[in-house]
Amino acid sequence: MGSQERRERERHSTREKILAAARDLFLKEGFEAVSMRRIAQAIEYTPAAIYTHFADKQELLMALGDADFRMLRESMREVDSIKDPVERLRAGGKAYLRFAFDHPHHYRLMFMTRWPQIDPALCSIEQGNADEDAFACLGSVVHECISSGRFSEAYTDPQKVTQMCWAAVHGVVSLFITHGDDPWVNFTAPMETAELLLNASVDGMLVHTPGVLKPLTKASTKALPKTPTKTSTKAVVGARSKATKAKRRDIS
Amino acid sequence: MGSQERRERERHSTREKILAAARDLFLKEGFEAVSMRRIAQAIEYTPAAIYTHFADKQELLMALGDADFRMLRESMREVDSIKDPVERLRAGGKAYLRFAFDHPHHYRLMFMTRWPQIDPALCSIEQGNADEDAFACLGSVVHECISSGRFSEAYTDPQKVTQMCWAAVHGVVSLFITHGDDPWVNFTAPMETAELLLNASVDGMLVHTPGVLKPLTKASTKALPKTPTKTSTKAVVGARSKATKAKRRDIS
DNA sequence: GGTGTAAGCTAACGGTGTTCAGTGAACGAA
DNA sequence: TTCGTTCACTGAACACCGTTAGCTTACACC
Repeated sequence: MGSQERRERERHSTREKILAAARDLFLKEGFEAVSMRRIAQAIEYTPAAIYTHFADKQELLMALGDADFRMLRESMREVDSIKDPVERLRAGGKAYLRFAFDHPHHYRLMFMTRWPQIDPALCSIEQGNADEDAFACLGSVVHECISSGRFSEAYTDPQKVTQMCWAAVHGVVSLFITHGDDPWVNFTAPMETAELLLNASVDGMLVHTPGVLKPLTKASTKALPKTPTKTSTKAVVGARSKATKAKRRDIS
Repeated sequence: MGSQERRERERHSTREKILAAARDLFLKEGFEAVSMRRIAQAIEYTPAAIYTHFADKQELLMALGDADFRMLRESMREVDSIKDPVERLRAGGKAYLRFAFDHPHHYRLMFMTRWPQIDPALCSIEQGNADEDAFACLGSVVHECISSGRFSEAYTDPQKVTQMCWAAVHGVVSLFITHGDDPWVNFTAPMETAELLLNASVDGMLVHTPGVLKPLTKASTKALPKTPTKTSTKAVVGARSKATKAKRRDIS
C-alpha cells in the first residue's frame, strides 16, 4: 500500500541528497572540477549509485540548472510591476546582472556551458512562457518597447534586439567570470561597467523625442558622478608565478 | 660547431609539428576534445614526447593562442588608418567580429577559456603595446574617443569604456558560440545582431551634437538594409545527441 | 516461503593528463 | 677509434576520470 509511496519518497530523498552534494561541491570548486566520485563520496554512496538517478553527469548538471533558471526568473520578478517598458528593460537587466555577479558559478553553468538537447521531461520550465522563462520574459519586454515605438527603426526586429540586450549584459558578466582576475584586463567594478553598457545600449536604441536633446535617463546619469578612477596602463604586468616547468623551452 | 644549431633546428621543427597537429585537431574537433595522446598519434610520437617541448597541455594551448592573438591584431590592422576615432572604433569592432565568426574555435580558446599566468617568456606579444596587443589597441582608440570629447560625461573612464566595448562584441560572439545551435535562442544572423549592438552602444555613448537630432551615423544606418550576409553559422555546431538513457527517472 | 523488483555495491573498462627510468643516436674529446 | 656525455624520445606506469555489467540485498506482494 503505502510502502510503494515510501520507497518513492526514499528514492526522491536520495536524489535530492545527490543534487545537494553536487550543488554544494561545484559552488565551492566549479563544475568541471567536481567528479562523480567526489559527489558520491560526499553522500557516502558509490559512484555507480548516482547513475540510478541520473543518466550521466550532464543530466545531473541539467537538473541543477533547471532550478537555477527558476531562481533567475524569480530574482527578476520584482521588475514585472514597472510600467514603462524601457525602464523595465533597464531594471530587468540590472536584476540579471545582480543575479550573475551574486551567483557566478550558477551563471557559468547556465549560460557559459554548452547545453545538450533540452528534454521537456527533465525541464520544469515551460520555454517561451514569460512567467517562467527569463529569456521569454526579456523577449516580451523588448517586444513592448518596440511596439510602443520607443526604439528607432534600426532596432525593430524583436528577435535581434532581444539577443542584443542579452548579449550586452552577458558580455561583461562572461568576460568577468573568465578573465576577472587577469591583470591584463584589470576588471575593477564589473557591475558598474555592465550597467554602463546596458544603459548605453538602451540609450543608443531609443528614438529621439523632440525637445529632449539626448536620451539621458535617470538611470544613465546616476552612473556618472564617480571618482576619476585613474586609468590603467600600469597594472598590466602579471607577476604571478607557479613557474612553468618544462624541461627545456624554445625562448627564441 | 654547426651540430648544435642543427639539433636546435630539429628540436624546433618537432615543436612546430606538435603545434601544427594540435591546431589542426582542435580546429576540427574543439579544444577539450583533443587529448595529448591524439596529438602525439597524429605526429607518430609518444605522448610523453610532447612534454619535452611543453610543460603541460595548458602551455601547449597557450603557445597556439599566442599566434592567434597575433592573427587577431593583424586582421584589425586595416582600420588603423581611419582618422575619426569613433569610426575607427566601429570598424575595429567589426573587424573583431569578423575574426570571431570566421575563427570560432580560435576565439573560444582566446577569450572563452580561463588563462593561467601569462609568462612573458612564452608570450611573444608585448602586452600594452597597441601595435601588437589588440586589447591595448582598443584601449588607445577608446582613449582617443574620450579625449577628443566625443563621448558624453558618463563614459569618460577609459578603462570602463574599453571593457564596455569589448564586452559588447564579446557578448554576441560568446552567446553564439555556446548557444548558436540552440533552438530556444534561435540565432539567425549573429553578425548583424552584433553590429547592431556595437552601433547602439557607441551611439549611446556619443555626446549629442546640437543640430543633429539623433546620433545616427552612416555606420549605424548602414547596418539595417543588408543581405542576409550569412556568417559561418554552420561551422560552429558541435556534436550533440546521444539520447539520455537513465535506468529510471523522476518525471514528477 | 517463494518471487519479482530495484537500489546500491563491486569491480572493471577504456579513457584522460602526466611522470620517470631507461634507450640509443649523435656528439666532442682523448 | 674509443670514450663519456648529452638529450630527444620511448615504455610503462600512476592516479585520476565517466561509465557500465553483474551481483547482492532488502523489501512488498502473492
